[in-house]
Amino acid sequence: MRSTSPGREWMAARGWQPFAFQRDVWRGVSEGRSGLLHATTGAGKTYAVWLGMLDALLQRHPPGRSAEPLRALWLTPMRALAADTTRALTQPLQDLAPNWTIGQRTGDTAAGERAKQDRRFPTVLVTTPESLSLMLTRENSRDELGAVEFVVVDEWHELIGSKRGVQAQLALARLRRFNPGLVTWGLSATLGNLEEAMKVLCGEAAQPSPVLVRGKIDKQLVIDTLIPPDPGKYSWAGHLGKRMQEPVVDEIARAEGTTLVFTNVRSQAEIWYQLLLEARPEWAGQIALHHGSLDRATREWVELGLKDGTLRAVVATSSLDLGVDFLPVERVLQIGSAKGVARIMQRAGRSGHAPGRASRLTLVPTNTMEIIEAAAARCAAYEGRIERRESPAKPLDVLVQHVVTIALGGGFTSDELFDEVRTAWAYRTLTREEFDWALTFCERGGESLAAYPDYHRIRRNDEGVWHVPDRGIARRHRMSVGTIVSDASMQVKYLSGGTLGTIEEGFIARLRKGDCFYFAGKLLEFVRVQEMAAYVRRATRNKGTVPTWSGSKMALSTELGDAVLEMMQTAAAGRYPHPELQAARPMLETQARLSRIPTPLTVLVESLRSREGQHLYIHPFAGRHVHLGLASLLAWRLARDRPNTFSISVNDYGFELVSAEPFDLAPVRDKGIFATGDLLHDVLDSLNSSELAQRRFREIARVAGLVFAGYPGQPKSMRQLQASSGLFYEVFRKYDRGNLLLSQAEQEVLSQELEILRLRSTMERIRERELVLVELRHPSPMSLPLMVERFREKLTTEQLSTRLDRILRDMERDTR
DNA sequence: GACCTGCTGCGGCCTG
Repeated sequence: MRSTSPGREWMAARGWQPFAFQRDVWRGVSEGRSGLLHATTGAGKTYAVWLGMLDALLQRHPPGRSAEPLRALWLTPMRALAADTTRALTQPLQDLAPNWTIGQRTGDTAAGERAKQDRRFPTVLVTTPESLSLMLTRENSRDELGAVEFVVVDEWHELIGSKRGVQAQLALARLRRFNPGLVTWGLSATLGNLEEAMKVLCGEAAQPSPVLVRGKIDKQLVIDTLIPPDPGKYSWAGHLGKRMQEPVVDEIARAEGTTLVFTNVRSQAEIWYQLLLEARPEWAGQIALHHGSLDRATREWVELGLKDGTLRAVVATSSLDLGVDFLPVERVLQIGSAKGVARIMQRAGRSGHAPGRASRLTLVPTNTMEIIEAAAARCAAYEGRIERRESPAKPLDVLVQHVVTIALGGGFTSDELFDEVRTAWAYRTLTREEFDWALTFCERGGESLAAYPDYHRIRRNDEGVWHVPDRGIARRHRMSVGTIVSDASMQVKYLSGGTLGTIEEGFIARLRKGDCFYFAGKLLEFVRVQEMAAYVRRATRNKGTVPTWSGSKMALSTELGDAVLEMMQTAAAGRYPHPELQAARPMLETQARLSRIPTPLTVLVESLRSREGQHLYIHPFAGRHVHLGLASLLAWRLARDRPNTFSISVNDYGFELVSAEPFDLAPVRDKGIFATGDLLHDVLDSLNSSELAQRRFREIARVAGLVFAGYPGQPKSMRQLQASSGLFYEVFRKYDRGNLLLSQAEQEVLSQELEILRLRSTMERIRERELVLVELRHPSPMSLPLMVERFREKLTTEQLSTRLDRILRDMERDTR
């Protein structure tokens, strides 16, 4: 018989003392319990789970001569991590179980290796959620995956909040059906709701009950702020932070090792890369750029440079948030608001990646409010006020995809699959009606698509087993597995050959021949578009624009917003205990003089008359999504009482309403306008909610398999994809009102784009607090940025007649 | 007291 703990001996042989959390994990695993391991850093986490698993597996299946089936899966959210992980896991496996094999399977896996795996899977497989789903589409998936006893999900905090995480939940439910004794472990960074994250991963009904292990590694965290040289004159608005060019350059020059410079968006990364080069041309070749639109080869080159420590600085977006642990990173700078406490800690963790070294993050504010926010962010991070991440609630598009996946992967009977799906956390409240709807939708495309065979994806045979009868459908399904939907973009290529990366079609469409733009850190001249690629050459001129990519809009988190308000309170009380507050003091004092400083106990409402008309400013500090919803709602309610047209402007701290006509402030003063009754109805009416929902629906149509994005190498253009998803949206609205994918689109708009729950609680807070109404004579420091960033967005209450006109026109068009 | 925003991630065929 083998010793009880080869894993521990393996560690001991290397002189490694196990951490307390590693022992906790091993105990849990040996008892056959699932769990979640939360720890801040590196290899300790990986080995804790891996050695425990190996011990348990070797107990059950002592190494012998014969090959083992696939016993363990290791899921990572990134291909690059899969490669690193495989490397890390290999050594212990070879030492402890020489006849076991380990492999990696992602989209990168070479054809030869893939074919080999198809004949026989290795004992341990490192893969992604998407590749796991693909494995579930294989006819004999039960044979191939039925012997899996362990699953580890790395970086679970990255997946839990997204449909990718839901897809992983469904796949895990499937594996548990194959093997009820499956043991699942998650590895997670800091999260505000770890207990819940564990339940989402392990399933609510997990037996024996899962264990949450908190790895306590004393990692010192240092957060400080780069304060502008003349803070009293620092700009009140703006997000680029160009004025911090010299201070940032000085910081980089002073640092011993590599500095990571994080920006929030890709265009800003391009701009900052240029700013650094402009200040220090001699740094060419020593600094680099990294973001999600750059060519993969370029990115890999940069990552290599980071590992080797050969680069002085890298300007990056969240593309470097995850992934490889870059030892030589000395300093991390964050330009502009980090938006959330968890993000701050994540980014700080990129530095000092060695035992005993502190993680240090330096915040670089781009306007005066962000100086205050920096102090608030530090306090919140030190107090561990971390944001929660919630699993999406029963997204039916993901379910529809999964139903087809399982129909392909050996088939299912409805009762069984219903029970199985309900064990996944996201679908724990799924009703039989909803499930049956999804089934029918897969069977014949719902009410409206019955005439189109392409949407008759599954069929029930005489034994009641659902399967996919058509090979073409099967192929297209396998090609569209996954929940990541990206906008169509074009490759950027040199005329002479060589790919630089991708830019969205929209930006390219605005360029004319000869226009110059910065991309991938180079100044390029646009030549022509040909076969879905934009051709460029190096520009000879020296001025260009910077492409902007359209992405989703990050909002300030509740935790960080509250922390900023508390910081304002301190200032309102005349105390300036932080260097940041000192720096912002002139602005705060001006705010106090012209208006009032907002606090957690009050709601500051400012009104101003100008040539433009009447302005109303409210500062709830609830993030831009909530502010947009609230502003639209208020405009709508004000205009309902008296027809009026408002312009709206929002940022993360507050919002502005402007109208040419004066309006009655009484409903604001008496807070009647913040009533939460009928909130849902009013919000939907106040926004162009159907357009928002239609945009959402594009993603849903792709995930649910209604829209096929084209074969690899010949993608369809954005316009084609938009047109087809728009068509489905219209068809469903007209002929299939009960289509649950439509309501899902509306729900997603409400929960994700408007953060309806947060909106409601913000309104309740406003009603509870003392409302301070100030008549401004000049724009205050807090209102000015809103005035500056004014959206063009307008909300009109139409006269009844025009509305009638439009309804009649629509009716005509629809009946044509 | 003028003032540039908009992230990340995966996967895949046809062919004899």
